[in-house]
Parts: sequence; structure tokens; C-alpha cells
Amino acid sequence: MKNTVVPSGSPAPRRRRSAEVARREILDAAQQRLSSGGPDALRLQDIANDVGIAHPTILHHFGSREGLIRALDARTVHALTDDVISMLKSGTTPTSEADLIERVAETMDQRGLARLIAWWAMRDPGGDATLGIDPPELVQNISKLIAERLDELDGSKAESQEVVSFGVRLAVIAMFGDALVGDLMSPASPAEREAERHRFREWLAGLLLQGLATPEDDSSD
Amino acid sequence: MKNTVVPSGSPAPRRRRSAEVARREILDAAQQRLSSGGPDALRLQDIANDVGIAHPTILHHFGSREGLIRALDARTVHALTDDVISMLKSGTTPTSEADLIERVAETMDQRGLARLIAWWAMRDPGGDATLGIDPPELVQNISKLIAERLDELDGSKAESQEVVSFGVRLAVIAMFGDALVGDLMSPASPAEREAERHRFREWLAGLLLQGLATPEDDSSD
DNA sequence: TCAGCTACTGACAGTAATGTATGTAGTTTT
DNA sequence: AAAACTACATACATTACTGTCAGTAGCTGA
Repeated sequence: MKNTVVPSGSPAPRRRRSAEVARREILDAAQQRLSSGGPDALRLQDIANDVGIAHPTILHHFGSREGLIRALDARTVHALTDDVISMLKSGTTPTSEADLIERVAETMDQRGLARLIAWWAMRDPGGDATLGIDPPELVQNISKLIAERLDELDGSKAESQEVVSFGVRLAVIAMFGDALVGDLMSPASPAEREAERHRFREWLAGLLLQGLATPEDDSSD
Repeated sequence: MKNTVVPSGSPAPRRRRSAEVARREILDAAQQRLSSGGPDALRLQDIANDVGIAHPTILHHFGSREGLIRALDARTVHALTDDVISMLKSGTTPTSEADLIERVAETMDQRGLARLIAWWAMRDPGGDATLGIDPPELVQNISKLIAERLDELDGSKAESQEVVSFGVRLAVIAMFGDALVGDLMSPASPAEREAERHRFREWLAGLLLQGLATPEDDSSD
């Protein structure tokens, strides 16, 4: 049966990538779209357009839209955790608390992790979406690393395991929230926002160090 | 022309509300849906089902889906700001910093404000969506009120206007983030989460008070 | 009680998105 | 160089949601 239409003018030059490269390019485009728009902006057509392929090709590589999203999730989260964990483990720079916050903020903001996380949270209130890692465990690990770091930093004992994990939790959700709605709350001009945001992070880092390393008033209820 | 189908069995009993009541019921249902699901869960059909009306009725009252969302935005935001502002102005309770955070958290969490805000932020990265209030101005006002309160609280001067607004900003984005992803990061069992979350808020309130009211190391560049 | 207003409905139009079916064209292997 | 493999395309099916239209039913006032 030859009743498929033979293209008359330009058969459209076809570029062939390896599966790996194709997946990466598609994920890059999806990430880009997600950084500059909401979930509604993550359409197969658009992404395919950006990459320069037809949308079924995405389905070919990822199975479904959901599959694409999960792959994107996994890649972004792993990028963050690898970053943070390796930073903490190598532990070179002395002022690393501020650096750490800066790094988390960067990933949340530029790489669009905040949007991804928000999307999870909104799509899945119960929290049964699997994303390849166990966030509580991750927080625990990071908390432990930070507690050790605090110990050796200035000799003062960190409060307790829970307080340290509170600190980590605060840093993460603050950077998460700031990435999403920070601009909404700032009276500064767009040009000044970068600087203001930076000052905010430094202030937060100081606050955390102060709050974590020094004993509080202790008078609990 | 009588070619419209005459219903055979039950003509479906029709309840007639006042426009005001109808709008409120619809908004309530929409809010409910939004609290237990993402933007995808905000479908006219579903909401109409919840209320017990046909979906065109929603369009009759709000013009469009977008109109419904904007009305929901306005109502929720005003509820929050009215709450917070009036709390700060009346200023009865002494431990109101913790109360304040608790109140913001409640609105963010239970009333679904966090989801609404996240939705804005994701749909509108540029930030040109109008929501009836001016968030930076609101933050400024709240910061001023808190600064005054800190002054009279224990005599110690608050750091600077910017630092106070940083504190407000931190409280808001932290409660925002916690409402959205707090559960994801907590290793506690669902039963314990409430308690843990409460402790987290108390810890945050303490941290803020400590950071705002006491002079820091001051060595600014 | 009649007229007018409007909350409300059922049926349908329009649109847009995901996913499928089938065939095409590079790349690799023997 | 031919066969096999697979990345990729075109065209279509399906579904689902928003918004429109024309008519119905309940309330209110003269």
C-alpha cells in the first residue's frame, strides 16, 4: 500500500542522535521550559519543537509524558544531592555554610528545581510519588554532616540532632520558597534584586550559624 | 421548536441560591479541591459536581475559569492579610511572634494559600499577574509593625529595616515552603508530624526573635 | 397573577493535548 | 554491500476540558 503521501518539496533533513544524546537534549529543553513557565508550559509539542524533532520521538525515548517528567525529576534531584553531598564531604572552604546555601539556592533557582519540587508537591499531596531518593534520609545525612562540621568549626557543640535538622530544613524550604516567590516579595528593582537576594542569603547563613552553634535560652516549656 | 429532549424520568430538582451564596459555595469547593490536589484538580466539572450544580453555572458567576481563580486568589489573600494585620495592630498577646508564624502557617497550609501562591509563581514567572494587593508594600508594612513591636518588647533596638524585612520574608517563604514540601522532608510518622512541625515553628520563632532583636557581630563590610 | 429577572441546565462546539500506527532513513554489523 | 536495528517522521485516534447557546425554573414586585 503506497497511499502514504510522498512529501513534495523538502523531505525535512533528519538528524540522528544516539539515544543518550537525544534523551539529554530532550531533558535540557524540558528543563528550560520548566524554568520559564509552569507545568502548563511542559508540552510535548513545545519541547519537541525546541529540540527540533517530532513529539512522538519524545514518547519513543521516554514512553510517556509522565516518564519524561520522572526522568527530569531524577536527573535534577541527583544533580543537587551530588553537589551538596560532595561539597560537604570534601569540605574545603571554611565559610562553607554560606556557600552551601548559595549552591542550594542556585540549583533551586536557575536549574528549576524549585518548580519541579513544587510540581510534585502540588500534584501529589499524599506524597507517594517516587523520585529515586528518600528525602528524609537525605536530610538526615546532610544534617549529620553539618553537625560534624559545626563541631570542628568553632568548637561549640551543636544543639541537638533535631535542631540541626531543623536548620537544614529551614535552609532548604527557604531557598525553595525564595526561588518561587522571592521576587514577589521584594520591593527592589529587578537590577537590585540579585544583590538583595544575595544579602538575604548571607543574613540567613549568619542566622543559622548563630542559632545552631550557640546554646539557646534553653527554658523549654 | 420543541426538539429539545424532554427528560423522561427525573427533571432533576433545582435549588436556587442567591448569587452571593452561590459564589461562596463555589469558591469553597474550589478551595477544597485545591487543598487536596494540584492545579490539575481544579476542573470546572469537578467543582460543579462538589457543589451540586452544572459547570456552566460556574462560568455564569465567574465568567471564566481564570475569573474563578482570580476570585479565589483575592479572597484567600485578603483573608490572610486581614488576619495578620489585625493581629499585629491589636497586639494583645505577648508571645505573638510565635502566634504570628502559627497563623501564617495555618493559612498557608490548611486554607491552601501555599498552593495558590505556588500556582501564581509557576504560571507567571515575570510576575505581572495582578492579585489585588501589592506584596512588597504589604511586606514593608508588616516589617514596620514588627519593628515597632520589637522595640517595645524588650527595649532592644531592631537591627535595621532591611534586616527586619528579611525576617518577615524568611518567615513567609519558610511557611510557604513548609506547607508545600514539609512533609516530604520529615522522617516522622504522619501522627508525629503535627507535633514536629509545631516544634519547628517554635524553633523558627525563637531563632527570628534572637536574630532580630540582638545586635549581631556588626562587622559589616 | 402576570411579567420580568436571573440562577441554572443540557447539549454541543471548539480546541488542544497525549498517545498510536505505520512507514522512512541513518547507522552498524556481518 | 546487504540485512538488521533503531532513531525519527507523518497522519490519525482518543480523550478531555473550557466555553457557548438556547431554553427552563424559581423568585420578586406590581
